[in-house]
Amino acid sequence: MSNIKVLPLLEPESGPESVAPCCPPLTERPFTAEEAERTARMFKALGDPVRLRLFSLVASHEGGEACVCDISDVGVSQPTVSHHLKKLKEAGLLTSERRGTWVYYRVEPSVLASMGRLLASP
Amino acid sequence: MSNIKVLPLLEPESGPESVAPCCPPLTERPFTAEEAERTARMFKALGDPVRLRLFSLVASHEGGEACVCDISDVGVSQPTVSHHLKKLKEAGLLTSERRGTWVYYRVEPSVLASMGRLLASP
DNA sequence: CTTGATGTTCGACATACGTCTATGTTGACA
DNA sequence: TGTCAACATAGACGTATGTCGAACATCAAG
Repeated sequence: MSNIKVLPLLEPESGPESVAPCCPPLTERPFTAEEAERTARMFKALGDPVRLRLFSLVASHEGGEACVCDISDVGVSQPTVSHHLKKLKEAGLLTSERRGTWVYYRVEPSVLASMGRLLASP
Repeated sequence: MSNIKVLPLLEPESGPESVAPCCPPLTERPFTAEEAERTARMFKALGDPVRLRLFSLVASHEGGEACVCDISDVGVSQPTVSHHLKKLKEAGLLTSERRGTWVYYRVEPSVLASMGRLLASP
């Protein structure tokens, strides 16, 4: 269960330049039902204030990754933090790795670029 | 009730170049609780497949606006469409205007740019 | 004014979601 | 092996959300 396959925004290992994003910009043409289904999952994952703080915290952290022990001031209990991090993982926005006692989360690098493309203005 | 004040992404009428977006890029620093609260509202609004299709449909439509009569193929009933369009309005993503018999929706122009900035890569 | 078309609002309902406390699981270290 | 710390999972609970059909509001045209 270490590979997230929920949201294949990019073809995995397709090379750094042959980016194949999930969907065209929102303004290019009406989304199909399937495109909307996949893309909405990302937006939904970021649609909760706590998750958005967690994501921002990980994304802005030194080295692009953060340990759960670093984040205890988001206003919710530790199990709730864990629950939200899991949601972000399921949406394909974060990955996690255990190193010794601690678990480190980092942002899936392709995601930010892909989401940015969705909102890109022509 | 014609002015949406829910999500002041930009200072209203602050001029075309003095853009004052709500929040820094997600990767710049951890979001505060208030920033997360405001920004999550946008993502949440786009976090539903039907709403995402509606938004994409309006955003990509001829002239940047679309009549409700044009959108009947999203798989839900017409009252549900109306309900979702209202949600998008409340999130500050769309505006509506009645012209005669029909109601036209258009995307709030500053929103796409602001959201793009949130996800911009350095 | 009446009729028909276009949207919106209103209840009602099932489901999903966010949160908590309590309990597991995993690894480090005596 | 036993114990502690870090994190995850399970179950429960209240609230929010998406959906529908029915009723309402608004406008154009007879």
